[in-house]
Amino acid sequence: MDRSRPTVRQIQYFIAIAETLSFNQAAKRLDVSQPTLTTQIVAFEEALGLQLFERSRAGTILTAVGRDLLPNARRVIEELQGLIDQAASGSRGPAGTYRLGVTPTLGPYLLPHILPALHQRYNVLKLSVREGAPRDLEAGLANGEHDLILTPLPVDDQRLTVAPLFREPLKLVLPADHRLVKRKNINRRDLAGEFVLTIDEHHHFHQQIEQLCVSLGAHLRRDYEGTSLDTLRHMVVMGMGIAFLPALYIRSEIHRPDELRVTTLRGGAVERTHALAWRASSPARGLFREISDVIRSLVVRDLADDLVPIAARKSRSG
Amino acid sequence: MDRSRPTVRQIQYFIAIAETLSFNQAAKRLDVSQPTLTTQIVAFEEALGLQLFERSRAGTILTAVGRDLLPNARRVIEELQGLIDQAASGSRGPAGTYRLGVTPTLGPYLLPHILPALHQRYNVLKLSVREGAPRDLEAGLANGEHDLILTPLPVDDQRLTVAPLFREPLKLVLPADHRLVKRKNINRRDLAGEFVLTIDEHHHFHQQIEQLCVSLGAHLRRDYEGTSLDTLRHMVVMGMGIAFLPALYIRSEIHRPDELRVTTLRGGAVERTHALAWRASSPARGLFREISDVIRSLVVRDLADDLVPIAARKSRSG
DNA sequence: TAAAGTAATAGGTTAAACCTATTAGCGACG
DNA sequence: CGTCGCTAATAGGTTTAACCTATTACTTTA
Repeated sequence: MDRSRPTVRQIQYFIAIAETLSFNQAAKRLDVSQPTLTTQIVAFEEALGLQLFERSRAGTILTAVGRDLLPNARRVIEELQGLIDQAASGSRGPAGTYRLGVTPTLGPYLLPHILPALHQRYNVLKLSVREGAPRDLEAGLANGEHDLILTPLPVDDQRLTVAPLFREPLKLVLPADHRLVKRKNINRRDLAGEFVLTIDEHHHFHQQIEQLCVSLGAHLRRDYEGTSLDTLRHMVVMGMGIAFLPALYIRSEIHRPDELRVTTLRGGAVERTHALAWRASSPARGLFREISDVIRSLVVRDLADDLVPIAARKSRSG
Repeated sequence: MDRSRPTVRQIQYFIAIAETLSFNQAAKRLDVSQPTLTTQIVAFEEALGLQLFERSRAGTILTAVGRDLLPNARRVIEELQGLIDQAASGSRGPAGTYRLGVTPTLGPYLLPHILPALHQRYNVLKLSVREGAPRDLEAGLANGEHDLILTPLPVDDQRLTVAPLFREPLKLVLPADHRLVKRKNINRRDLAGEFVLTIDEHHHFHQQIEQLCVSLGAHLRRDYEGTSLDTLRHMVVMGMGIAFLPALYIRSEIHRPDELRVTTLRGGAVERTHALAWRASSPARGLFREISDVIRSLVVRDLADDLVPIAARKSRSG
């Protein structure tokens, strides 16, 4: 790249002199000495390879090319000022577009309860939300694809700070014609031999259900795996098995008691824990910690029926 | 103005690092050392008051604000590059918008013969034409309002370079019912006692006619002065007097022999001399001299019937 | 002709941009 | 578990260039 590039300073000097048509006046306005302007304009002219001003002992006027270049010079300074302004608004308080990664089994059902309040509290904060499997979220956080992720625990990477938010029960969902539908309470041992549906193995959710089935003595239906919680729900309705679905999903999407029976399994909680995680080195870590607190208090206020809050300040930094 | 303003260099460094996500690679691409980048980016970040990159020993990624600032930074460089490009195209060969001042009694009738050829020869040359009385043209040239003027002689200012172009006869124009219309030749003494019309006194043209009238023994009609050559023509048609009109005007605007009789006065040329003039200090003086030559050759080629060419290299520099 | 203005030049100072060499820390591999 | 190869940061010194004051050369105005 050219080393003799024009300087921002030179462009500003050019504009000031073009406006005052006087090296002396421009020097006063810019608070530099007149010889400085002379040498800088000479350097600028040499860098551009043309003459900007016609100087005489009597005064200074623009050349034709100088006149034509002036608007362009002004645009450069304008863009630079825009950069500075934007930076200034970004340096006081949270700003910037942070990339939030979420699990597809939680994000769509939690974020509608969270984002409005966040937007209200940090009104220059922008979040761009992307879905991804927890494993991908964690990798994406490490390599800068995400700035913040909303993920089920556990998170292993020691370079990440993890702030647990809440526990989410996984509720038992039965088809309307299931043999256990009439039972008031359903215990763990009642599910031995049942066929349990789940989504495909890329999701953390899958592993959890798999382990649950082992402990229940139930069968995981590997031949019919849903690609989303919605397809899973449809499969249950059609009688292909039973399923455990996250409480927030149920709150959001299941409204027809004649189709499905939703209940809680007795004898030991079936649940998953969600956390917010970010790079320990992130300059926005203070903001992210605040966001964790905001989410926790929103959970207590709005979602206590379905979720189990976790007290703040339990987060672990790697 | 802020002295700790960001530097063009810093912005380029910022962009290069953002694109390579590596101080080392960016350093190679920019052909500077890696420590230079480190210190410059630190300075840039301090100037903006925020953090652009998240650095670790493992690598570098953009922060959220850095990501948002990047397009803006690119725009600054883009505008600057535009400035340099425009300057480069302007520095080789004539370019820029030169402001040409012309007399209203010549410009509209000469320029249509001149401008197309000039445009063809110097295709990046742009002329913005303004009319003004010769006195104003001269002053406007001195103070930078014009870069070049097309004016009748004499021009006194010693700081100007004057290139005479051609002599333009002033032809005698009579109304169709004038007593001299039938005469084959009209001599100077035939006009004694005639009423001669002219335009208002701000024009150089006026003085010339005034002197002519004195030498002819004719009367200058001060009570009816036209504001343009066209009104003058109308006044002649209506029988208010006779007039001397520039040959180029007649060539352009007078086509009805039944209305007016146009002839040449015998016994001593009645004419005016036109010249191109510019500031002797103008950086475009070489171009202007070339333009003078172009106009002279066009006069010889296209307008020899009406104008008297003047050989080149007779110009006088003050 | 003097006074007040213009921009350019000379000479020296200061700030900053830059270099090389080194250090501190992370990740991968044997 | 140490080593090698990578990362960016730091240290110390050099060079560049931006800047100042003082002066000069010249023009316009009083």
